Amino acid sequence: MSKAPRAKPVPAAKPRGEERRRALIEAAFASIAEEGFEGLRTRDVAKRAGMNVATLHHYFPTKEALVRAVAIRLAALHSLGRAPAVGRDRSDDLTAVEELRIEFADARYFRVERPDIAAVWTEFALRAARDKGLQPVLARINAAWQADIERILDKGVRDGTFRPDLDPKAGAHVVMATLWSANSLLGIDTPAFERACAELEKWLTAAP
Amino acid sequence: MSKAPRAKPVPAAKPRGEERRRALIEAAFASIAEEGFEGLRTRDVAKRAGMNVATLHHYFPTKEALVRAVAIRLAALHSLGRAPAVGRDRSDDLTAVEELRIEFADARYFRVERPDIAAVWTEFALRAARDKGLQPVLARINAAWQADIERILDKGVRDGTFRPDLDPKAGAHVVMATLWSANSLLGIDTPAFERACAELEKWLTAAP
Amino acid sequence: MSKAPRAKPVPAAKPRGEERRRALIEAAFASIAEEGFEGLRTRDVAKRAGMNVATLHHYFPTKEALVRAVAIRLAALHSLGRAPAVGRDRSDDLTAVEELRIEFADARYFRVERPDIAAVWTEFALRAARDKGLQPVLARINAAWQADIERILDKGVRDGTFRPDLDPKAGAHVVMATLWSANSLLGIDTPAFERACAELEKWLTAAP
Amino acid sequence: MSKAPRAKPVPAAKPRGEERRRALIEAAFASIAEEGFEGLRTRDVAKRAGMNVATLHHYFPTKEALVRAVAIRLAALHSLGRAPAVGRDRSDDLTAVEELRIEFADARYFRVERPDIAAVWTEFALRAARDKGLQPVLARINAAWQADIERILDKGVRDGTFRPDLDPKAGAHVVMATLWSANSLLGIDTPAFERACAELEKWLTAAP
DNA sequence: AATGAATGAGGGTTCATTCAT
DNA sequence: TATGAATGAACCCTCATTCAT
Repeated sequence: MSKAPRAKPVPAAKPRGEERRRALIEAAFASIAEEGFEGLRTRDVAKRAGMNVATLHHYFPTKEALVRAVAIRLAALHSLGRAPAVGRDRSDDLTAVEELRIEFADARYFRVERPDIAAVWTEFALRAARDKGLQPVLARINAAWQADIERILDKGVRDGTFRPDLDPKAGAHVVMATLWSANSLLGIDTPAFERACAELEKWLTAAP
Repeated sequence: MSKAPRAKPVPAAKPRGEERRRALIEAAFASIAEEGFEGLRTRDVAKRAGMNVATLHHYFPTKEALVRAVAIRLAALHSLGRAPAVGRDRSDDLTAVEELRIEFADARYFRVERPDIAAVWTEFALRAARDKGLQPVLARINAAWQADIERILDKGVRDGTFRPDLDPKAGAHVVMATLWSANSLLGIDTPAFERACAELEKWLTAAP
Repeated sequence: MSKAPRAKPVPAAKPRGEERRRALIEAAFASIAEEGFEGLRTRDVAKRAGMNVATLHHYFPTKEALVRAVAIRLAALHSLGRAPAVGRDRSDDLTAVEELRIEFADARYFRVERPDIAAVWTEFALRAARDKGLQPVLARINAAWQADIERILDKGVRDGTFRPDLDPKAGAHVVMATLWSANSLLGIDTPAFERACAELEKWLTAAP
Repeated sequence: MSKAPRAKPVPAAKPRGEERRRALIEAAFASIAEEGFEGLRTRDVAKRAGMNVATLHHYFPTKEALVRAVAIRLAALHSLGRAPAVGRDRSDDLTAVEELRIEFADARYFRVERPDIAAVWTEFALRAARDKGLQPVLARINAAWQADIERILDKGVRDGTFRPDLDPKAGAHVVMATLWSANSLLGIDTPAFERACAELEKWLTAAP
């Protein structure tokens, strides 16, 4: 407005504190990805985020609280990763097979580009078994994913692309399990994963 | 009986020390199953095995060594669990579908009877990502399992039970992934797991 | 009223800052009464006074300074508590026994109505043993109190109310000790305290 | 038994561990006496006792537990201090006045020789107001003391040494309060304390 | 072979105080 | 004047590991 330049920029949508909060969550996320929960140290996280441990506790009263925040972030990252084409309604103008392949691509993306997300996800999945407070967040991720795949299978059955005797719910489990296996717990390598996806598609589309 | 009193009984096949080693491994196994690696404490393990922490270190110089021993034990338990009918050659007199169903039954067995094995397995699978020394053991378990399933699928294709266009290697991955999903990381419940197995069988047996 | 708007109202006798200082002292006083010095936290005091910790440090550069101010306040409260009949000269128109009973009543008042003052007093008395800077304030309280009681005893001796062989200085110590015991460190209960006062009066007034 | 001299002495009544426990309690006691509860640091206590903090926790699971042990020790020290003539029954062959003077001497002893005990006692008395678990120990000390003094006064009344109208219970309170005042909270000095004791004796023995 | 005792190296959390705004 | 943010310095407690016996 005035011609005298303002030293301070227009106050950003993200105030300073929010930025550091985010930095801490990101640092904790990376730490969990690299060292697992076993190796998660508040001091390390703080240093990674460029601040003092006490500052960490200024933003998160307890380590537990930080972990919870990371869980939320994980859920967000997962949604983002599975919907890279923002602004487009995925289900409308695509065939079931196309959508299925997008799922494959998403899994590939996580595997190749963001193995950290997969690692953190697995850590949380394992921890949720003992930390009941974490279960809702994890369950929500799984439920959303499963619903999406189920919808795809259902659509494929309706329009004749997939085998008519397909049970969408059971089939979704098999598909999810296979995609999840990309997260390397079973030590699967990339070409093997690709072949598994192809095989899966073959089974789904084949007429009985 | 004899008048010369023998302080020690006839040395058993298992000497005393071996017994205590085993007790420690078992205790550590149970501890990991219940609390995860995060909650694994040498003192707890020792107490569980009915001895002092120092004694634990007498048998295992380091916590790491104990964990390695548990990994070996895990592999043994897994083989045992998947071959409950000892003394019989599984592959000889059974059809491919029958063998496949045995695999399903094995997974069911782990899920229902020995959830601890599944839990420990998952813990190790996750840890192997960071502990390279653990990878060979885990890889061996997976390789053995995969080979078995691959053989079953291959047999089914040869004798016409399974679809002729089945890729045994890729198919084995899908089957393994589905069975592994029983280990609850995806939060699958028992009926859903059963339906997934049935669906899998349907896909494998159907003619293209 | 005037067209030149005054942002600030007419400066009150107590300026704003003095008010907040007082609020902080009051809050610290209450905090010490409830939690003792062990539980005294600057953050709690500030919150209690309705402001930020940093603001506390604006008024009191250090926690120690705040504590000193509370000591001053304690001395003032003690004087007030022992002279509820303001504007009257206590010693003029009262007999020694009447004055003694007022002392008893004062002790009773502190015990029943203001146990917080007694608690804080005790805390400071204890702390003064280690904090030399506190000793003058505490000593002044005691000296004033002792002088008053001594005067009373002396008057009683002179006018024949109290026993003629009474040593006012030594007697004052006994009286003070008994009254101080109301501050519950010895776990004395109210009826016991009353009986002790009565006994004391009996001893003082009896002829040898 | 054998003529070959034993390197190790006869195992002492106090095993090694008990010795260190005691050392820790003693160190904590001294620390409280010097710095108060406010300044009580586990590291300092451990260093004072010549060991590591972790060793302290080997003997006392928590700081609280150590404090409790110090309370027990305080009670023992108090009994000991008040009964220096071991092996003699104090009440039998002494007159009431003689016994009263022993009480005075005890108070003098604590004041002069063991001011630390008085300091710690006061610290605990103050802390007991907030730590209910401490109250029984403190109450027991007080009750035992009070009972003893009450007995002395009662005996004096019976044998005519003390004034016949003396109320032993109320009188005991006054005596205890006076003796307790030796613990310097009121800033009394030694000669003043002596005079107060003498005065007290005068009041007790005088005929009404 | 077995253990009670001992410890160094942290680990999470707290707190009085400072600083930029 | 007032405060949110930031931090160094502890503090209590834990744990794998070592050692003397």
